[in-house]
Amino acid sequence: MDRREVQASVKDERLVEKRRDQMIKGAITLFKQKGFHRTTTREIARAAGFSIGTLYEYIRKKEDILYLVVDRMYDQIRERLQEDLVTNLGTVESLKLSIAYYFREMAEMQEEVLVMYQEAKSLSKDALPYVLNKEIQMVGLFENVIENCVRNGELDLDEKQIKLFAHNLFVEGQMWGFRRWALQKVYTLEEYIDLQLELLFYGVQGKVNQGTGGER
Amino acid sequence: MDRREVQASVKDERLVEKRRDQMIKGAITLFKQKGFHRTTTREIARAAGFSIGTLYEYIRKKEDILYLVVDRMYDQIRERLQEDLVTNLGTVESLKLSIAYYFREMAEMQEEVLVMYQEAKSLSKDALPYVLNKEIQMVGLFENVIENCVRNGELDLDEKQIKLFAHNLFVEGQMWGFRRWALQKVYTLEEYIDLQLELLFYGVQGKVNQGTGGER
Amino acid sequence: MDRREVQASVKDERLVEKRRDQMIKGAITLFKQKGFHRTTTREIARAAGFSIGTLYEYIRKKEDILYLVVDRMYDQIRERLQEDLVTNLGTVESLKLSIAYYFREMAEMQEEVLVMYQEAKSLSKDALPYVLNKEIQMVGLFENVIENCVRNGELDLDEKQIKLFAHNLFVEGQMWGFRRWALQKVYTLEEYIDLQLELLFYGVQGKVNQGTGGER
Amino acid sequence: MDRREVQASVKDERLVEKRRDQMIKGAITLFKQKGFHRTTTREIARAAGFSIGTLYEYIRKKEDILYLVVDRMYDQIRERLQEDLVTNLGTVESLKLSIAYYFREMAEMQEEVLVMYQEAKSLSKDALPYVLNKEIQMVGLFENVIENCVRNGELDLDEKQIKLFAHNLFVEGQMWGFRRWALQKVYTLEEYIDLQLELLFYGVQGKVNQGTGGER
DNA sequence: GATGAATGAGTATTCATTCAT
DNA sequence: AATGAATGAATACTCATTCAT
Repeated sequence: MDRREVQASVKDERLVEKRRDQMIKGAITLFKQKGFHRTTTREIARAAGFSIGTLYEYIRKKEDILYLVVDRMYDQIRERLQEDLVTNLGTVESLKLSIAYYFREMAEMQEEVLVMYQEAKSLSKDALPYVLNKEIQMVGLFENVIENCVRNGELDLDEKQIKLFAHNLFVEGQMWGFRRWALQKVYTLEEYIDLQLELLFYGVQGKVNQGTGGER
Repeated sequence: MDRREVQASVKDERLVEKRRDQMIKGAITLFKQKGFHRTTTREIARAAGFSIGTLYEYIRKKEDILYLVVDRMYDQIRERLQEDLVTNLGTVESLKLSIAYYFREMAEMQEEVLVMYQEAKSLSKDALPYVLNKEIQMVGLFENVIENCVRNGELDLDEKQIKLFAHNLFVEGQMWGFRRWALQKVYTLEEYIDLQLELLFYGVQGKVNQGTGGER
Repeated sequence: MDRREVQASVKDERLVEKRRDQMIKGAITLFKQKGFHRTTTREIARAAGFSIGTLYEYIRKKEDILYLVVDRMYDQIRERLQEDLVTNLGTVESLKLSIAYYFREMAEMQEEVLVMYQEAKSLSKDALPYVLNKEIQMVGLFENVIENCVRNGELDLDEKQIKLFAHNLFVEGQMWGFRRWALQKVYTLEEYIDLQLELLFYGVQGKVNQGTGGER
Repeated sequence: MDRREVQASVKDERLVEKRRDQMIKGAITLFKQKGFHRTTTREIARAAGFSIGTLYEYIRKKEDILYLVVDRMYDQIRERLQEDLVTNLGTVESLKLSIAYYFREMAEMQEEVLVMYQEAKSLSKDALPYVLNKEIQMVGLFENVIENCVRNGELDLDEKQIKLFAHNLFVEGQMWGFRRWALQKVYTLEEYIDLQLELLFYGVQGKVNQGTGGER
């Protein structure tokens, strides 16, 4: 249930991997520029470096390409995220570092994120669950780390607060990309990260309280 | 720079307004179901209650319809928002009420929000700025209210923090819709609002401080 | 159950009739030359005198054209046949005249007959029954006339013999067309008709007996 | 003029024979199911048990397969027919037995017959004569037997009558297959054979005379 | 102003055929 | 001799847009 198979006519597994790599790379470039619907299969084939006939040796329908692309993006993001999160110590300090790391990763992949936000809807009812499942898994990675902090007494949050916190920080990572037209005019990435961390951990009043806790 | 003209062949302003109303209503229903690209102009005409020929008396290109739809959505949201925000007193309590109100409004318009997220990309380079400008204006409404709170000494935030806070709450309002596949399985809307308000105002650590304020 | 509807987007019934007429005429010419599969929809549109887009305003799928063509052919044949058979008096003499008439008609439509024989298989499982039903009705016309002869004491045949006789003469009429590569080299049409009538009515031995009835 | 060569790249005659055997068997199965046009060369290769590359080592074009198939069918039919007809004694009784035998053979091969009727048109102008020639030869086998009967004084027919009689009985044998949708609902095969023999030999009036021979 | 028939560029997909390995 | 990956011409079908009535 974790990965939906996209059928290929070609048998050689290694070749399939290679050709799909070319295909996905070409497709991402194009999807970034013009979106899924405005990109033709021929353009994708050309961008991948082979003919339209060859393209269809490795997929069944155009939508398969979108699925492959989105699938690949998630895998990339998760891979990088996991790599980082395993070293997490379950302290607030370490959590902040991970969040900052994640924010920077997402900033690098902002174009891909945009594609996902805008084109995921075009996936069939069939493929969508697989994709959403991947996103849930990734949020889950953060949930685990936060839970550790709670277990270590560094944070005091119940199950539902943990989940929402994870969702929030997750979306804020993507937000840098999908609202760049607003954010990137005002903040540098590091500014953005600092400010978001502050808001995530202290909110707008917590922060006030922290400094002037006695005044109320 | 506030509104891009969509040219109509028909002169009677009142009629243009009426026909576009029908058109937009039909289009929204269809876009919700199948997205912009999968909806045909004929379908829109039929849903609007007139012929394809008539449709083209009131627009120039299919994209115009998308622009009109998105434009209308923003106007609706802003209208409701403004209506509420004018009564805002510039206190934290009143700000929280406004945010909760906004969250509920966005929950009601979640399908529209989804359409905007997924189809805005399809707007031409020409139309996009107008639309983004509207969103910036709406965020601005919240910025003003927050500024009032700061001016009243209820919050202690600088310009950049205000802006980011406004963006965050704005996105969190939309998030209930565009991440419903995850959130709406776990939270009721009111739960979601309560938890988000907590996180927005106290963060995850500010909250700790609040409860155990004495320990420091 | 007598006629399968082929959906048209155009509403004007008279126009639909007219355009389909053009379409069928063009299609028959092409099908005669190259068969259904080798004929493209564009060729049919061009032969009909309009664009590919217009073609599809009057049908849904390419197969619809084949159905329309075959349907039309049967209607034409039946029309001519019925016109003649109503005047039939129920005598052997009159039956022979009708058969000869039918043979001549089929000779005139031999290309159409060929198309039917070769392309009917290409009709979907959905459309085929309608077409076969038409052929059965046409055979039925002859069955009735033969029955009249039997009732008048001019022929002595039971139900099953009548049916088979009808089928035989029916196929022999088509045979002049679908075996022309053999028959039309040896016989003139009138020769063919005379000889077939002889064989149909007297067989190869009946004829012998007739002349020399006493010898056995 | 009796057999058209289909070029093979492979030299080993025995191998060519073997591979073509596999190919034809596979193709016949497929053509029966979906016709020539709807069957792909890949499917034929797979059904034959080898790769598409190998397939093209033994033919030049897809049409070659059709030719090979039809050629094979005719050979099969003729083989069985010849086997029987050589024993024919030149009497009416023996002729009837042969016809009945032929009818039964054709009933067994009805699917093949159907394929021939429907797909022969797809043969190029180049290959068609060879195929038609085979059919003429087969009709010729019957003509000979009938001629024997005439020579023996068992039948009184001139050249043209013999030829047409042969064609008729030949088509009636195929008819059981190509009109099965009508015939096989009404008659058993044996019934069909009996009735057709009656009609072939006595016609519809000759039969009358036979039964009431004394009345003249 | 309204209609809807006509248009044809555009697009996904298939499949016979080739050819390097 | 056998394989199967690569090719791209071909084709059914769609749909935004126009324009005569």
